[in-house]
Amino acid sequence: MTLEQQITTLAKAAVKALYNVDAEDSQIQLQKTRPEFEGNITLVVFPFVKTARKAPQVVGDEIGNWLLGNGEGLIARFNAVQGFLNLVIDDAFWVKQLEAIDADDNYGRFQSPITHHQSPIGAQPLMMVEYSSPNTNKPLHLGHVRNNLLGYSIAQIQEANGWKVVKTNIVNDRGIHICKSMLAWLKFGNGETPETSGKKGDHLIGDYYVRFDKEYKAQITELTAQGMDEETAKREAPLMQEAQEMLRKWEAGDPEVRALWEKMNSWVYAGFDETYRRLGVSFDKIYYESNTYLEGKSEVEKGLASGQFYRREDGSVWADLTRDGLDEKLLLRSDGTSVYMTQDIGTAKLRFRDFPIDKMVYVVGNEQEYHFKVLSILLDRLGFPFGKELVHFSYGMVELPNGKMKSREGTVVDADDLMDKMVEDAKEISKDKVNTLQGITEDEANEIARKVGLGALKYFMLKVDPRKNMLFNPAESIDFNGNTGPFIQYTYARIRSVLRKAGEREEKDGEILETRGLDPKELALIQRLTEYPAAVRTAGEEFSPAVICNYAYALACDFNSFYHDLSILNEPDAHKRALRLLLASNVAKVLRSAFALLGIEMPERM
RNA sequence: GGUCCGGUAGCUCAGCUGGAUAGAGCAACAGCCUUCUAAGCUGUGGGUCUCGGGUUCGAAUCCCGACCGGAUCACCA
Repeated sequence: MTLEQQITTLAKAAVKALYNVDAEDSQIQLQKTRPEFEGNITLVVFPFVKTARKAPQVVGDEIGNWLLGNGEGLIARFNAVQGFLNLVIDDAFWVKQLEAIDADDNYGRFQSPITHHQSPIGAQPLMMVEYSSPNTNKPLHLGHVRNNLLGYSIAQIQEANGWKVVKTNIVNDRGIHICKSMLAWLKFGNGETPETSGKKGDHLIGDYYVRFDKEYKAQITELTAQGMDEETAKREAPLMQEAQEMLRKWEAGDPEVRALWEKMNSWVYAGFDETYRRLGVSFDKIYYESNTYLEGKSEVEKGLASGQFYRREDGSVWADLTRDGLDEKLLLRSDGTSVYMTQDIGTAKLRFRDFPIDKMVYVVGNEQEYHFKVLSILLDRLGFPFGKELVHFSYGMVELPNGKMKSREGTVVDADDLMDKMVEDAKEISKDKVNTLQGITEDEANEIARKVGLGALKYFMLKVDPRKNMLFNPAESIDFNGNTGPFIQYTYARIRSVLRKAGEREEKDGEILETRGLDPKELALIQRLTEYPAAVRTAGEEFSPAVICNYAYALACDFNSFYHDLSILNEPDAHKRALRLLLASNVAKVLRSAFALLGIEMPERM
């Protein structure tokens, strides 16, 4: 039972005994005691002031005294200040908490989600998390990085919350945008390959996507100069015509187009795999739109047959969503080709055929909120039970100082370049630390720089509220000081160093712990450790890695303050030394666990 | 125009299910390394929580209305 639960029970008994009030849980308002007052936990007494017909100060004192007399030693002292009852919890309680944390190898992990009704009793419910979902026409950029980091972290967090999680990726490997790259490569590529150019496959393809856009724009300019209006020019430009023709050929299974498509996609996948590996993200099941779009088409046909959708005179198929307060939505183009929505319907169907999914989560940017609103309705209308329940985990955009990134205009921060830069910076900074890193090999140094550089990047992106847009300024390097990944990694490395030294000195496990006269810094640390499971729950409910970041930062701050003020190994009192060692070791354990939820690795030294 | 999201220190962000004097980091300034890793610790300065109403013992937080910024409403994805 947590401290909050115990105090809640006691507080209810107190107001019942004192004022004959049957308090609701919601009336027992507990908060952490502010540092300027003595105490660990604070009961807000305002909710009882009215019924007690006494001044807040009096009510505070009365409840405080009752708790002191009936708390079975849990409460050591109290002070009441203007309606706030600050409770000092007995040291022995905290030491017991620490021992319990130490004994729990899965501290902060839960057996099952808080509430779940669909699954049979006892079965672990399954959550599928879709993230990444790249197009195979360009390399990954900073926006994808945010998506990948969020998706991976959300999966870890939900797993810790008791879900069985299947991480999935839908690769957008077909469509007009792919044809654009292919066409540009055919026309201007001179047979260039990753091998001949030395370029990573995804970057090579991306270059041709940009090339297409450049040539296409030139054609538009030319046509409008000849007097054509811009709309028509965009439609009639030869390159666009050819790209559309290529898409039709692709859908018709034209062997040449398919062969080219497979070759170019394989280059891209090799590139993506490398980027994913470096980012540290992975998938349990990958879907390809080239395999799911036909399924989507057939679902749309079924919907057409059952009267859910309708066909216009030009042959295009639409859904009328006006009764849901939305617009009409295109599902199949007049030439019969499918659109994004069609594919998503097919993908959803296959996924639910493949897995007993209880909850489907799409990690996709907030610019697609409308799309998922529509998808949810369409799936529901087509008779899929999961339609209504789907979760669009909608995150904010990454913006540059001068606005949004635009891949076609080349104003993107490339994922590979950014990772290179971060690791380089980490390496550079670590050069000043030769004294602490002496004696390590070049490989070890590189490995530390990799972990720290990536840690800085990941923490930077995960610490902000996922729903909000965030700013990235390429001109300013990502910090390694302050509220950053490296700060927390450093805290961990410090602890590991102390623990290594303790091992060398044969500090014994099982030494009796000091249980009285805890230093405020020790106590604050233990209390912070006890808050970890709640942070994991909140992060899960809110789909927010930022909650974990904030928690880990607070824990690291508490530890550094403790570390600065109190000596661990040089403490002469063996009982105190044992307590501090145990404390340090569990701080390291929780920091490591928290960072694992973020997908950030810990260096043993740095 | 409809819908959705945001507006907190010079900058980047916490806090938002109502609670005590609104917090961090960066940047600036001043201290702390013969002692467990100074990527650290301590301190100083910095605020009309966009504005105006309302709800109440109490509002950055909830409600209403403005203003500003962003997204979206495609035979794009």
